[in-house]
Amino acid sequence: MGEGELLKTRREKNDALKSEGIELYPNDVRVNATTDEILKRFGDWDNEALMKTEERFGLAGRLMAVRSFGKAAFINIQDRQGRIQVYIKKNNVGEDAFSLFRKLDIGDIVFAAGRVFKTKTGELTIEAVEIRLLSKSVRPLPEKWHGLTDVETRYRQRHLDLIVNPGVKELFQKRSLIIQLIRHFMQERDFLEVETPMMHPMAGGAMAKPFKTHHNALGVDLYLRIAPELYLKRLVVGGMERVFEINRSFRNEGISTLHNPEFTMMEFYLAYATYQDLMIFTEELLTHVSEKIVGSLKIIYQGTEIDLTPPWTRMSVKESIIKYSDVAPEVLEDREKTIAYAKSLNLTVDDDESLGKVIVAIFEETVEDKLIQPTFITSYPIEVSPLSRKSADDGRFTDRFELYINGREIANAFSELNDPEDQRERFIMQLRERELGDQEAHEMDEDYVMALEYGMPPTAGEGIGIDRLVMLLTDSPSIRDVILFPQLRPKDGRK
RNA sequence: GGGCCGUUAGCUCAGGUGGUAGAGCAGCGGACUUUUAAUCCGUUGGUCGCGAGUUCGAUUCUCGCACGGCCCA
Repeated sequence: MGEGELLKTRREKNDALKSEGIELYPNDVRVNATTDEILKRFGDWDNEALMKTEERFGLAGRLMAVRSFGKAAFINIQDRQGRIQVYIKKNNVGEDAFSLFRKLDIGDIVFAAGRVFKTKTGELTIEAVEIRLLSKSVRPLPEKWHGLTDVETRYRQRHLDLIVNPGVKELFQKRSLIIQLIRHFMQERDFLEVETPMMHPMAGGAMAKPFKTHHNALGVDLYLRIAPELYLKRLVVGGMERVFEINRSFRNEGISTLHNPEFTMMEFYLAYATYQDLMIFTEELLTHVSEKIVGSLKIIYQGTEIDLTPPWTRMSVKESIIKYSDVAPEVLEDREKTIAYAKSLNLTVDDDESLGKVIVAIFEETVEDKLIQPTFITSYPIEVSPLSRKSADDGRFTDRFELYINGREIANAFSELNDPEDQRERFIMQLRERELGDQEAHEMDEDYVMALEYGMPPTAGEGIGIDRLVMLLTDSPSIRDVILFPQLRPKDGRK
């Protein structure tokens, strides 16, 4: 039967129900029980004890399966917690309700009420004395056995995915729990949670391409934020010495198993601390979350064991390149030799490229994907770190780290640059890069520099990619698995 | 952006050296008052992703396009 005919059959059924005076979408039900609650409470009772209970439970949910025999049937009802079996017997519910029940479809939202008992196979079951239709479904659900596996349909129609694939809801419950744990961890350490603008007059706080939009009344172009950083640091100037935000940022880049155009990040700022302190802080935070979510510091991600037991390896960018490539250490001190080495790796680099940028390109090529166990990579070149504090011992590098786990960047942190003069010079340096064609170079933000001129305490700040963290802790291979509605191209191919 | 793979019934999948397709589940009709993918009997259902080309004839071959997946940049 084609889709059209299925829908037609259901509509005819609905007309028949309506003509019998059955309301298809009533809204007067009172639920006093949930599936899991009943299963937990009576799961280990024997039938004799259950028979003595007179308590009547009324619960509602989606009709997921029907096993019917003439004058009786077993059905499964699914609510937010799980599924429970309900026994519908003509003698118990009455002629009218039973004939209505026979017209119900899998997928309908129903109400059932009755006592609990155990079947001869030992399954805790509700013996219904009442069965009602609460909301009619006119479209057939995916098949019960194989479920819905087509990833495109799963992402485009997440409601279906959630109905038929129980693991999906569990995963998003875990995601919610992870965020709760992080939020709680921060609050316990006296951090204040804030919300800063998503629409920025200029895209700052990271090196990335922004989405552009327009405000009609103001008559100005605005950019969806690529990071909340510069606003959060204004708050630190304002005296919010411990501040964090868990929210979306947007980057106008390609989509992959690791990238969604909108993604969730926690950024936090801690005054009177350094990036060194944040390494310990990060170890504490992630081990806390892992223990609560996975129950261990050893997690398995896509078959690879990752051990989160601190302390995690600390290594500078240069040290890591020397470790994982065949380059001679002195080469990385010389711009031209480094460019030549990069070219030998088939990297495309301009002859006038800065040493710092080339070093990072070599790092990405030779090191990144080898950092399986948690590793803090430190001392990023100043050219790629326009908001980070210069290292005291070598001004070509910054007091910054990125945390890598399973070859992926999970966090980025640094001691914040709070010298307004230095910050202005960094922005000017970025403007030159922009003129040379780097679309991701940072823009000049005079307003931000002015905020720094009021004095920002020495501060360390960090951003943690929540989606990637959730992937890691839930063993999910794609970022789309941990985002309810990942970005897809519109089905009709609109450009 | 490039390469490879996929798109067949509502869902999960077969199939076809070119002669307009098949299963299971779901659906529909019937039997059945303790089932667990209930069972049994019967039965409906398809622009084979879209467009063009080759051909007497295309779901199958060729090209283009769309969407998705994986890999690469």
